[in-house]
Amino acid sequence: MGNLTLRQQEMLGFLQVFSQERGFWPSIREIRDHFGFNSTNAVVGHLRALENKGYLTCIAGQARSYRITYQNTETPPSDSLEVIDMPVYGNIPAGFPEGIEQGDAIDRIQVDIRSAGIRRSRRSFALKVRGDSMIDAGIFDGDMVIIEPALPNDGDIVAALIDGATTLKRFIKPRQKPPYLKAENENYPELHPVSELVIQGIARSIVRKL
Amino acid sequence: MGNLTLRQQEMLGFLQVFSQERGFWPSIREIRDHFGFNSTNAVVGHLRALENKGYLTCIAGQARSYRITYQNTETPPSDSLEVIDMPVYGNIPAGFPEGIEQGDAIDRIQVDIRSAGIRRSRRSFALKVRGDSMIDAGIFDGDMVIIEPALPNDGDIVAALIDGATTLKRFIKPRQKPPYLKAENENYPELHPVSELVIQGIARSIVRKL
DNA sequence: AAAAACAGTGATTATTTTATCACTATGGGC
DNA sequence: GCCCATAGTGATAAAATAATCACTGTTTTT
Repeated sequence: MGNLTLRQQEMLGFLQVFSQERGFWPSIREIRDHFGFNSTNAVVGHLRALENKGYLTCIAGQARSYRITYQNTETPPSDSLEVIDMPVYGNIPAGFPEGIEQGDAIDRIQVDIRSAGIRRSRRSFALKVRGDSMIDAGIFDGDMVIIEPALPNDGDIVAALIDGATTLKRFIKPRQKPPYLKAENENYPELHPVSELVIQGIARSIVRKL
Repeated sequence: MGNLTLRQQEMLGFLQVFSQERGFWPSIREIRDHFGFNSTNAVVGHLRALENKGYLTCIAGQARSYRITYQNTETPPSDSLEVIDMPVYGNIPAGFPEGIEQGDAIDRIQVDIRSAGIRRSRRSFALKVRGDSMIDAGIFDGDMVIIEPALPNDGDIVAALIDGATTLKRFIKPRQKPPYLKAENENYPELHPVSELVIQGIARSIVRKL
């Protein structure tokens, strides 16, 4: 399988995108127009090249009938990743983790545990971020943060219960001093615990839908 | 959406199976031969009927270009999300996206399609971000971006091939002007296409492991 | 320096493919 | 009985489309 020139990459990319977008293959004319050629022959040449290099199969004499000879990507997952299903909460009510009704979840999400950086058999869940208090850490309003219930270490981003609402903050544990929470946004003050710190879990990963 | 006759069901089923098996749509002749008709007009009649009933869209005057418009009966059960497995690339080599050797993937990730914001049956993949060119969009070095091959619109974040390497940039398409790429980092210049833009797909979501 | 691969124009031909006309026949419903 | 949707045959026109030939450059490789 030879290497492709830039033009051939473009050609193959266009074929791919077109067919996935529209559901059928482009005709040679449509390819020509897309690239702004004046002759269909320029297209034919590239298709031949792609065919010779083994990236493409054209059915001779038939319109719009190519076939990209890709290596079967659907290889059976070699060591299938373990996927777990988690509820997504808009807010984690007091009393967590016990006593959460199934209906409190606003959604569900499924990710594999390795990508999410969590351990199995923990009661992980996801939290939909509200507000911009962690914006300097790259966590935006609307992001989903996957939370693993665990004891936090210094520097971890945690879901914490403050005034009955769950917020995302960075957990700071200075030596010889009580821990406190810090927002990653210059406009927000540090939160020294007036009474008690209720940490609901450590943020392990972020999923943002663009 | 009217009911289909037996013949029409057979027709629609054949279209679906054929396109799935072969990768392109059958011509009217091929349909005729499959059903053993003696006239192509019999096929045309059925295609019209299917179109009138809203199951099919034919692009007039173009060969082999249909589109099945009805929702696949296998609607994913609402309570179990559909999870797909995607390769993770550090860089998408030439010849994208086909012809990628299995070994080119540096990892795999599994997410449910709704959380990832992608459509089923697209050959989506993930890309490990290198560099800080999208830092102002909240995409950091080391993030995994889930890419769906598609034609970009103005403002989409896309994976683009520049000098043989894949980078993440924002796609800008001004009216009446050629599109260009823009990094989301003040220290980076705009990238006006010197030759041509190879867009490998649209970024749909981000997964960051903390 | 020569050869080979790459990239393309322009024109022409052959074929595939869709579209359309006229016509036959069957069964259901008002 | 009559109308209408369904299901076809057969032929022909119109278009979209692929394939081919001859030729001009450029770049890369030998």
